[in-house]
Amino acid sequence: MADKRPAKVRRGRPRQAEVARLAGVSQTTVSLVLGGNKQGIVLHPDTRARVLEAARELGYVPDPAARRLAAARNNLLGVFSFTATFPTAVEHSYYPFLVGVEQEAAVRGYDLVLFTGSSSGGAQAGAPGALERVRLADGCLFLGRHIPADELRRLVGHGYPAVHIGRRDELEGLAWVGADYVDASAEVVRHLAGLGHRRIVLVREDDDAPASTDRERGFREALRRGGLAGADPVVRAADPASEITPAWLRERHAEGVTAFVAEETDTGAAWRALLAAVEGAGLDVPADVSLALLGSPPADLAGRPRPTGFDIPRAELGAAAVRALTALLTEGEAESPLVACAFRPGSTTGPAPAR
Amino acid sequence: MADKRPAKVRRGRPRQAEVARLAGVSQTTVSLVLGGNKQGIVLHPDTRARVLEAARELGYVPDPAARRLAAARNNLLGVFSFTATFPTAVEHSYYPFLVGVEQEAAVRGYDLVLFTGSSSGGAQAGAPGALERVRLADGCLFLGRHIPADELRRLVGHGYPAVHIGRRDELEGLAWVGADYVDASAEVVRHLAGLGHRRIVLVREDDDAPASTDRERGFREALRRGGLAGADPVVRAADPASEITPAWLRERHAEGVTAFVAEETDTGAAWRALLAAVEGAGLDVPADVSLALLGSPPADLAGRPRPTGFDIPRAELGAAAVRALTALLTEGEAESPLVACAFRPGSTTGPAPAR
DNA sequence: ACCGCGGGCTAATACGTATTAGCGATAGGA
DNA sequence: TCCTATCGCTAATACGTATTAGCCCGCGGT
Repeated sequence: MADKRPAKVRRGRPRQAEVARLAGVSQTTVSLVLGGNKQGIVLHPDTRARVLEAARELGYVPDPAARRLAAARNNLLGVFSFTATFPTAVEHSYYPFLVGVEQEAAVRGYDLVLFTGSSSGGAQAGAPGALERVRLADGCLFLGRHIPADELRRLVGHGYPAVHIGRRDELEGLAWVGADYVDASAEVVRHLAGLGHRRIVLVREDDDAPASTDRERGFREALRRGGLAGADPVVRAADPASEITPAWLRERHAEGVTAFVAEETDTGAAWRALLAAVEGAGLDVPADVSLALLGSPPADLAGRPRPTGFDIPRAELGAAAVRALTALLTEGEAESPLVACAFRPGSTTGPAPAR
Repeated sequence: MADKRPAKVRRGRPRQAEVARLAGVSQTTVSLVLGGNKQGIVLHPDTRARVLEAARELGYVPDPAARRLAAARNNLLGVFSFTATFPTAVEHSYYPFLVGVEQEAAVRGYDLVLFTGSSSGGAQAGAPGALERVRLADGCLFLGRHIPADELRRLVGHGYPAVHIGRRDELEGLAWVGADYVDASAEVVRHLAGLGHRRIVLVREDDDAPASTDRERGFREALRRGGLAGADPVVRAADPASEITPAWLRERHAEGVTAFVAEETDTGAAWRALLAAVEGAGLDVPADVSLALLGSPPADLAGRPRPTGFDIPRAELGAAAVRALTALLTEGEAESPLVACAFRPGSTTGPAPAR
């Protein structure tokens, strides 16, 4: 037979068109049978059966790319991190978010795009338009400290659905989910007050991140409500290691301060300084003084006794971010919820010593 | 002139057509400028510049689905896991792979799509065509124990570029990268031999995973080459905890066995049993007996002394997988390399005691 | 005989990008 | 002067599926 065409070896997968040919119907019908048929178009049961049989026989599987193209959405959620995306060093702070994000995305039928953002050595790292790449996804989650505010503003200004993990009030129009540091910090203070502590000091770093401000606010409010307001109970230390000394601590202790609270930061400097100072002063924890940490201890201190304080529910935060983002996608708007932190009893607090 | 109308406030991402309108050229030209222009069609530099400027201004990003459909490239690599993707329990075994994958992908200019595979509760978990979703990406990495072999065979049979992390010989045509357990295990034996141990026993679980078989092979070969072959040096224990007892251990020790080696498995059962037995027998490590572990210790034993043995270079394995996959994409074929494990001196081995 | 109606199906088109074929204009050679 | 050969660009189409608009047919009502 003169080749009117090499019979088109149909290498590759069968299309709806082939199924249609085999079943003796149109491609549209195949789409209706195999796709959802959300239009409620009526088809004869026999036709349905024939199509299903033909599809089974050919082993038809829909092409995801075509499907997504036709649906005008990708079912992809982006994850963009401003810090190095997967550095071993922050393993413990980034990964838990991802756990929650992944699980919630799976439940809702989305896949995830990890933008190899500003991660070390990334090909497009730091390029001026690097952020624009996220438009590939239907919407995107952002996390990290150092946001390129202008670029992000542009994106949300264009109506791109974006959710930031962590409070971000200053960026008008950007949705976010955050941890309720105010309430969690207050709870730690209430716990100390319940143990009889009347004078409590907060050691924080000299930095005005929202996370720090919120903790201080919760701390102060709880003091006030507990009737514990006194001389200024907050110490700002630019370099905790050199300012929070054994001498300083002994002095506070002599004044009647029986509990010290440190805020958590990436370095954990305030907490480390506090631990060192207490040890240097020869005081016993929790017999002489109680210590609390407004957050989780740094990974390298995992072996030490568990500090009293709270844990940031990172996985839950990730899940909440996905919920907010999908709400943006389907309803067009999302609220910015605060997720409660979990109180951690720990073993660094005890009853206030009798005077 | 009529077509110079101001771009209407489009919801959603800009298309090539909009870029074209803004730059005053055709969609084709935009595609030529922004796509690779592999046809070598000549364009005036000024035109090129106008298009680039317009694209930048609108924040244009190509639609991955459309790209894919038009039989081109995405610059997206998929990652599909058969185990629950991010279960907290395997945190330490899955995440390190991702670190390597992400970094290598970033270097090569690919972004990552995390398919929310068979992860617990996933919407499309277990659906017959769930695997086909990966076709959205140019190629895909697979990892996990329980592979749906039929579906995967189908994918690679149709020429889809796939690389498995972990040796996978039985699936014809599937590329993989794996750790060289044979050589790493042999090195541990050589280390022991160098310390003067003449009789060494391997405790393994009763399971025929490739990872176990490879370790045993390396172990036996090293014994043979070291002239240490003797009575059968390998113990298979279906339930190590009840079979590796202090009595058993004492008996072996009396026979002249001075070093015990355990294989690593997910549970670490063999290693745990060995530790318990040695302690129960009242023997000192490493003065009386030396112990080694063919892998990394379970996370919960991190506090204990570091076992002599080797570490599986998970990040490096992830990076190697990406290299193999990109080779598949660009050259059409890739070898399946073995990555060397890193010897870990540890502190559980010492010179063989004088008899 | 005409209309209306609903059941059962399909032709046409949209989705966004890549590729192919080809068009108009200018320049150089005979 | 005519013929070719670039150069610089565009119209048309393919990719596979989902959706929209509608076609044809038989039937009951007037």
